[in-house]
Amino acid sequence: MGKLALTPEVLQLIADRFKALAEPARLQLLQCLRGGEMAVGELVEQTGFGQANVSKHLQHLHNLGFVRRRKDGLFVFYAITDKSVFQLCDVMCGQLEAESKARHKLLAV
Amino acid sequence: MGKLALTPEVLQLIADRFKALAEPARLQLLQCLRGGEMAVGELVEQTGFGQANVSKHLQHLHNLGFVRRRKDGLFVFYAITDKSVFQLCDVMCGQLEAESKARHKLLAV
DNA sequence: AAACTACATTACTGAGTAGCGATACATCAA
DNA sequence: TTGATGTATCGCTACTCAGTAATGTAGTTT
Repeated sequence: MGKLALTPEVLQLIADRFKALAEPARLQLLQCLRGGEMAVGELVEQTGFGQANVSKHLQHLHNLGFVRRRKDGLFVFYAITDKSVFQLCDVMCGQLEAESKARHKLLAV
Repeated sequence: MGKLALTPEVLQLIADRFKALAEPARLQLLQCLRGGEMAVGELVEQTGFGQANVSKHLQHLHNLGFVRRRKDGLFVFYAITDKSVFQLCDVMCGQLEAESKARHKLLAV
């Protein structure tokens, strides 16, 4: 791990960040933003979630610094601030695949 | 991202894994296991959490494949199954440091 | 056998939050 | 100004889950 001391406070901060990603809706929003910035309305349309719900999730992601805001007239555009979020998802997917493979092995024997 | 299609079901699985790490207590347990396998009682002693609580958290981590169990007499030893968990924490710490640095910059101006 | 130990499970309570409808706020158009 | 549009916020309900005490279960000792 880095040079950060893992005090209870730091562990709480890390947990908070994991919790922000512990929601399929927010993961889907981040995926939508992968191609570039997008307005709230577009995200609502693309995900099918309610407008209030999307707005609240984006607020949450913004508070933790996962996304940044840009207001342009009536529209508010959100964008990924740090691509390392997707690195996290990659690792998780790797674990999923590994476990899936392990299950197959068990069944094959 | 990997070759996994990000269907709603897969997003849910990923979210579940993030949620398992979205708890300081579980992060602390994983940290304790970093040096090698450990019995439940040792973890209770080292973390100060209640025994039932620790047992439940370990069960949770085990169900998702983050840790493995080994029973020896009266004792049950838990161990990390895949070190990539710590890679996840590393990325998170990196984000924390980056954001902390960004805050300093803002204050300095 | 009984008594003890290490761990798991159950039942419960309190705190947090996702989702939704209604409403407020901000910006633009006429 | 008035009205329309895009986004944020509020109030609420239902649900999830961390933590705890009490009990259950498996293994050991005597």
